[in-house]
Order: sequence, then C-alpha cells, then structure tokens
Amino acid sequence: MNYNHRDIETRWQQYWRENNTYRAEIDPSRPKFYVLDMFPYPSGAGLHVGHPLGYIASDIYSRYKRAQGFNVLHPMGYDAYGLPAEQYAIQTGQHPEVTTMQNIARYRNQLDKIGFCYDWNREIKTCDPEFYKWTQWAFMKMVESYYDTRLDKAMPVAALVKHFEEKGTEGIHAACGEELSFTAADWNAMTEKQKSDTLMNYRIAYLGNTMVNWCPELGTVLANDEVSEGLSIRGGYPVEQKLMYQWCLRVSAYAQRLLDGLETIDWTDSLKETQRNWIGRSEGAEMRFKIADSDVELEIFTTRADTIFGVTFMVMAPESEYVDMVTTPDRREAVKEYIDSIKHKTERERMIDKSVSGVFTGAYAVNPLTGKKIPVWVSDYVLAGYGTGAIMAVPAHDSRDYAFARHFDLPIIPLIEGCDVSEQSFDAKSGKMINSAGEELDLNGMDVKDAIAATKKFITEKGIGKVKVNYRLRDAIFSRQRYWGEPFPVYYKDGVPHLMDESALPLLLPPVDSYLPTETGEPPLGRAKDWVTPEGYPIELNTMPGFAGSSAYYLRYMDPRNNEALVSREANEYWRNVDLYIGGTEHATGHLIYSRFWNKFLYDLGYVAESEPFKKLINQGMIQGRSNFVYRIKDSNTFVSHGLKGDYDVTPIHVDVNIVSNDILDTDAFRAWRPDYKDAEFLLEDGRYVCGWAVEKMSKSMFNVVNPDDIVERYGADTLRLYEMFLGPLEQSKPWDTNGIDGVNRFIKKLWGLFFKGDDCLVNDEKPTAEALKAIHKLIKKVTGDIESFSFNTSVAAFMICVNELNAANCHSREVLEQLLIVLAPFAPHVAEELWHSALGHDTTINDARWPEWNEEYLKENSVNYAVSFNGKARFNIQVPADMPRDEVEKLALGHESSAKWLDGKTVRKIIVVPGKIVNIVVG
RNA sequence: GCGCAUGUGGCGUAAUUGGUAGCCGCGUUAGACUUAGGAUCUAAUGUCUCAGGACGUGGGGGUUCGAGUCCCUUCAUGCGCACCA
Repeated sequence: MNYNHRDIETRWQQYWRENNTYRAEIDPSRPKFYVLDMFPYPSGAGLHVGHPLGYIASDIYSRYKRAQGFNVLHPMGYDAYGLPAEQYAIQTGQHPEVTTMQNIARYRNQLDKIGFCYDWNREIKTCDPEFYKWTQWAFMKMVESYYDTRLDKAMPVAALVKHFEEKGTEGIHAACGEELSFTAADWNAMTEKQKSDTLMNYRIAYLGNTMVNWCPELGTVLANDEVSEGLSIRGGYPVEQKLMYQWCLRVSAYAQRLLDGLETIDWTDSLKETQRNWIGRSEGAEMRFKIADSDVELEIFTTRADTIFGVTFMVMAPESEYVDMVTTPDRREAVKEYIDSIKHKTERERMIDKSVSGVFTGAYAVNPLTGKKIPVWVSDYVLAGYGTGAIMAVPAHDSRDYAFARHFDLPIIPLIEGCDVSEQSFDAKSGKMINSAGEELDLNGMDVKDAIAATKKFITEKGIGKVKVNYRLRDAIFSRQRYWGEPFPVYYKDGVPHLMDESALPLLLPPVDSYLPTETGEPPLGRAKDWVTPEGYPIELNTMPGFAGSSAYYLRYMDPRNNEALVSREANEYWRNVDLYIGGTEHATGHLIYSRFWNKFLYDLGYVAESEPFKKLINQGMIQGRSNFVYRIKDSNTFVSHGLKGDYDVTPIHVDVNIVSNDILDTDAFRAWRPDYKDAEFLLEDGRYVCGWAVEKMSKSMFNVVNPDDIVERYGADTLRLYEMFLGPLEQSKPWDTNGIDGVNRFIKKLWGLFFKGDDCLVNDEKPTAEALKAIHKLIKKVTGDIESFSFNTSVAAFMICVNELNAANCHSREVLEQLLIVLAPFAPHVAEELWHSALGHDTTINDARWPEWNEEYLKENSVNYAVSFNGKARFNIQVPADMPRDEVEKLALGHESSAKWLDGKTVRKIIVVPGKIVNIVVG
C-alpha cells in the first residue's frame, strides 16, 4: 500500500461529511471553545493559495482543542453582499444573487478539498433573508434606542420621550448630535415631524444631515474606513464631501467604551494601537470667545489651554456655521469668494495642497483672559468635522498656526522660556511658562502640564469653558445608494420616517429591471415595482452597507436556524463569544470596530452575555505573489536565461508561475502558453532556462496566482496544509513560493514508510525503546506548546525531526505511532485518519482520540554537555552525568587535563557554573 | 511629523527566552542505485583561512564571565494615523 493522497483524501472527506463528524451541539457537560475565521467575500476569482492560510491555522487549533475535550464551535459562511457582484450585475444585467451563489458554490468546493473541520450545518450567508432579517432587526433596535451618558449604556427612546413630555431636556444625559434645550411645553407643542426630527438627534441609528464621503463614480456614499487618501478603497475613485440626509449609527457614543474594552481583550498591540489611533481620544478644553460688538460666542476646542495668553487670532473652518454669523458686511464678498474656491476642490485636492490660504472675516474676538481683541479668520486648515470647527490660534506653539501667522503677518507671542520662534514654532509640551499673566490668572513660571491644569480649573470656575474629551471617531454613515444590500425596514408617512412592524421582517429585497440609479437620481430601489407598504407608504430606497451583515454574524452561528431570535439565550449563554478569531489586519478600523460597537449595543439591551465579541485575535500575514520573469531580447522572439540577460538588451516579461518549477522554465509549456511564443527560441544556462523573480501582489495580471486546487491535486491537501504552515510565522506576511513544497511532501511519504513497506504493515506491539519514547515525547511537548503559541511552522519541523528519529531507531511500535498520529492529525488530518484505521486498526475516527500528555521522565538527558570557558571564550567541552552536583562539575572542569594549559600559571579568581549550561573560569 | 512592527547563510526560517548561533526545509556539491532522472538514498554545505584558527545575527557604542536576545544610538524596510488644534 503506497501513499495515494487522492484516494485517501476524497474517501475521508466523504466519511466526515456522511457521519457529521464535525457537528457541534450545545453540551453543558463539556467546556466550549469558539474558533472563528473572518468569513470571506465570495469573489469571482475564487480562492487563491493565500486565503486558506488563516483557515488552516484555525482548523489546526480547532482540532487540537477538540482533542483536548473541548466542545468546539468552528463555523464558516459568506459575507455575500458587496460591490463587485453589483458592478457585474450592472454590466451584464444578471441578478447579483445569481453570481454570488455561483461564487459561493465555487468557494465551498475549494474549501472542501482542503479538509476543514467546519460544521457546515451552521453555514450562513449575509444575503439570505433568514440572516438579514436579524441585521434589519438590530437596526430597528438602534433606531429605538438612545445612549445614556450617565448610565453609559443604550436605553429605549420611549423613556426619553416620556422624559421630554414631563421635563423637556432638563436633566437628560444623552449622546446627541447637537445640544438641544427645550421645555416639556415646547416638546408637547411640537408637530409629529418636529418630534421626529428632534428624536433623530438622540437615536443610535438616526437620519441626519451630515458631511458624507460621496463617490460619484460608484454613485454612493462611503464610510470613513472605506476611503483612503481621498480615494475609494474599492475601485480607487475620487471621493468628495457632500452634505446629505443619511442614516447614520452613533458609534461615537461608544468611543470611550471601545477604547476601554481594548484593555480586556487579547489582541496584538499593533492592532489595538491602530484602533486607539482611529478612535483618537484627546483630552482638552472647550472655551468660548465673545465676538466683539456681537452676541455671538465662538466655541473652540484645544488641548493646550495653557497657551491662551499666546492666542493672536482665531480660525474657523470654511464649512463652519459661525462664518455667516460673524463676517462683517464689508468682508462678505471676499469670504464668499474664498469659500467658493475651497468648495470646488475635491477632498483629495485639499489633502495634497498644503499651501497656506485663508481670509479675514472682519470680525474680532475677545480673549477672555486678556480682554484683547484678536482677528477672526477662515481657513481650510481647520476641519469642520473635528472639535467645534473653530480654533484659537497660538502661532508660537503650533506649527500650522505658525505657518498661517507668517503668511498673513500676524503676531507671534512666545510663551515658553528659552524657546526660539524666529524660524519655527515650539510644539513640545514642556518647559516653563512666560508672558502668561493676566489680572485673574498667572501661569508664569509654571510647567506646561501644571499650566494646562490651572487654566482648565480657571475657565471652568469662571464659566468660560469646560474640560472636554474629543474623539476622532465619527458616526458611521449607514446608507448606501446601492441595490445589493439589506433594505431598510423603514417607510415614510408625510415625510416622517417610521419603522415597520417587527412582523414584517425580513423585508425582502425586491427585484429591479436595472441596477443603475433612476433617471431622477434615486437609488436602484427606486425602480422596484410596488416598493410601498400595504397602506401605500413609500419604503426607504437606500440599502445598508457591507459592514451591516458582518457586524453580528458570529452571534448567528451560535443558533443559525432560529426564527424567533438572532440567537437564543440558551445558545448565547453557552457559546458566549469568540475565543479565537483569525483574520487579516485590513479590518482593523472597519469590521473590527463596527462588530465591537454592535456587540456592545446588543449587550446593553441584554441580548448577549459578553461585552466584547472576540477574546483573542490573531492576524495572519498576507500571502504575496512570487512572480517569475523571462527576458526577451528586444524585437525578437528569443528569450535569455536570467544569468545571461546582462549581455543583451532585454525586456522582462511576466510568465505564468504554473509553468515554472524551482525557477526553471518548462520551455515546451511556455511555447504552448500563448500563440506568440509558439516559435520562441531560448538561450540556456547549463541546459536550463532560469527565470527571474520578484515579490508582488498576487493577481491575475502578474500571472502569479497559485490555485490551492492545483496544489491539492498534485500533492494533496495534507501537504498543502503542512506547507502553508511551514512557510513561516503565521502572523508574518510572506510571498508564496512553491519551491520548498517537495520537502514537506517527502515528509509525508517518510511518515507513511514508518507504517507500511509496500503492502506489509510494519506496526508491532513491541515495547518502544528509550530513544523512541524520547523522540515522541519531545514531539508531544513541542507541538502542544507550539499550537498554544501559534508557532505552527516550528511544529512542522518537529514532525520531520521525530519521523527521522523514529526511522533511525527503527521504531514501529504501536504505542509510539498512535501518539504520533494524534498530534499530527490537526495538521494533516487525512493521512493521520487513514493510518489510524488501516495501519493501527481503529474503527472510530481519530477525531475522537484524546490529546496525549508528555512525560518529562522520558525527556531527561542522561548527560549534560558543558562548555568550559576561559575569560569568556569557550575553550573545551566536558560531558558529565546530568545529576552531577555543581561543585563536582567545577572540580572536574579545573582538573581537566587541558585546562592547565589555558590557565597558564594565572590564579583562578572565580568559577561560575550555570547548571546545565556553561562552566566559566575567570583568571586574573 | 507621531505611533507600532521587523532586520540572522544563496533562499524560507530556528535558537529551550541571557548560556556551544544557524534546528528543519529548499537550493547547491559529491557519491550510490539506474538505460534515464525534475525519482529515491547517503554525505557535505555561514564566511575567510597560512588549516592553527580568525570573523560572523543591518551599523556604532554599552551592561555582563557570557548578548541574536537586555540598554543607548543610528540606518533600512513594512504597517497604521495625520493640517485632529
């Protein structure tokens, strides 16, 4: 019997499927363990060899945990809503669901071949009505909730309404868009429309006029994490800022909890740091500056309250609503002109253009501490969306204010002793204050830190301002002017939005005749026939964004077929949250923020038991492509080998990596690859054509895509799995290089050779030798530790060493081989299962076998090698019994015949023996 | 600019966490078996070398009997944030 991966793998995959081997059920008698992969978006290109990296790692961990007696939940599904399917639908007219389902079938087929232990009974798709019913449901809950800042949790809007009816806004603590103030009488006098608009200021999912990232090319708005450097992440199209009336999620209300929660979870520091940056907490003060000869007060935010005596002007963002309020009639024209010039620029142009520009409004503000009048300017270096959209400018200690002051020749007052502001500002937050004394507050001589505290205290007492924490995190824009997404369960009655009844869920996505916006510019749902409620009210035309469906999917896996709830209390209390989550870093500021927000919201409402969704998170590295090149001599059909290309004028051309092996080109395959190369000539080195190579993104256009199906076909899934792990540390990005795969494949054949020689089974019941026991126990210890620490690459090396040692010891003992297979099974489940049955004669699956314990007794060394060193340099080695006491080792080292030579007549000052390590003899 | 990672043979990497640097694999070289080798097996393989050794973990310094590992400094690469007041 020889190793035949095709036969073995199809047979066992079928067995596992038919016997539901990996089915997970609630079982209170066993501890649970939830292992989750970030579910894929099923793209048309199928899986490439980089996708399964994280899946293999999580699969190994799942199998390991199962062998340790845990009840493991390890599900898989599809993030099925997305732009590519819709773009394809626009081009072809084919319903995105059709292409999505085809892609899912292809993904499933590819995944199945790798032998994962997913419980496919729990498969979910975000575009399935049975799934998106719960996405819509959660949205409705958010509409019906507000965030109570005193209780620090989401509460029902109904309670807020009751409060308004009785006391107006007095005594409410609610996260909101703008601070409102009205009495119960005001509230009760409001029309339904006014009440609705007012409540939108508090709801967690709300309709609001906000500056959005509008992408004309995609015809939709995008969330901040879907935009990078003024371009859309999908497609790379320019994005502009536009004021639109959109559904938003009040994620900002959860900023502090999202920050605090990071302390409680086991994620990498860099990922936590990325989220901290994204949330962008900054402590400071909000202060009001009176505008001279006016009732208007300009509110600003600063982290440098201490620099108030150095404020020489104020600046507002061009979009700020203060602009119209303060501009004097004679400056109106100039200000309008400036703002228009800014509006014409796209976000990207504004970002690239760092030149200083601005315009004086004609107004003056009064510094509340000095009473001095300072000019108020408008400039685009101040952002409308951060803080209050206006700043106090301290040119001496802020580089942007400094540049502005220099450009418009405004005064600069240094506030820190010894700083030189003749060339640049002094931005550091350290030093002693000067020039900072007024009638009521004297900061001179204080350290910056103390000055900040003193100023905060002063302005709070005087009512000029208050201490304030600002966050960079903005509310998430939740509407997309797109077809392929969840419809909003919202209809409009006289222009007032209303939620549908929960019994109307799922609100099914209606068919449309085209996936483009309507002639009047409405989203594609504007084309749907009868898109109205039974009473005839129009239904919302926007759909939800991609992150909606992926925000709570991990909860749905716990109870995927439940029609009564997102997840039953019983299932949620058993499975709780994800113990191990594996996926890429690219979701750091998107999915991983939204999921945490969404989960906290559901936690507040009592629907879930844990406040964080993902306890431990591992980011697998990205697998890049390794492209191969051939070198064509200019204007010819002759190709020179890599080593000879220096002698010719050549153009490098990407060549399909699948016709290259170990960088050697299969020249016949190359001629057959494309018609142009049919008559290609080659200049060879040592009879071979050597290709050049480079690391690039894995993509079709580089001809460097390696399909896992091809690897499975040629080497088998077990080799693919072992090799992907062997490639290097899981969290490190690395190029895919098939060159080393033969070594791993050879290992499996050697392993097979421990069990079978031809048709003869070699397994015996003899007592294993000490060496064999040592080899296997070393392996168990190593692999156990490696899996716990996600060092799968070194485990593969350990398997190779162990098999070599057992081969050398000629060990075919059942006892040893059984343990070998159990620890190998997570990595190479098919071959382990096959040998478990055919060579060891078991009739139950190896998945039921328990993980072995190692015995330290077997691992004990019977002798220890010491390196004896002389003045720090290792000079000779001595071998002594492992249990020899330390002073005897020293004596032996000193008495060693060659030591006399090294000591060279000098006296011994010190001997250092580190047990099991090195003997050091220091002489003087 | 701020923050977070990472630098080890020809290549991917390893090092019991301060104790003989280079495990395992690829590649290369030699040999065996073969009609044949892109199969299999055996051995060698960090660099230099007067063959005794010397030098070696991006560079420079430090702590230590001893440093890839700790400290300072510097360079390079990758990632995140960024007119965020």
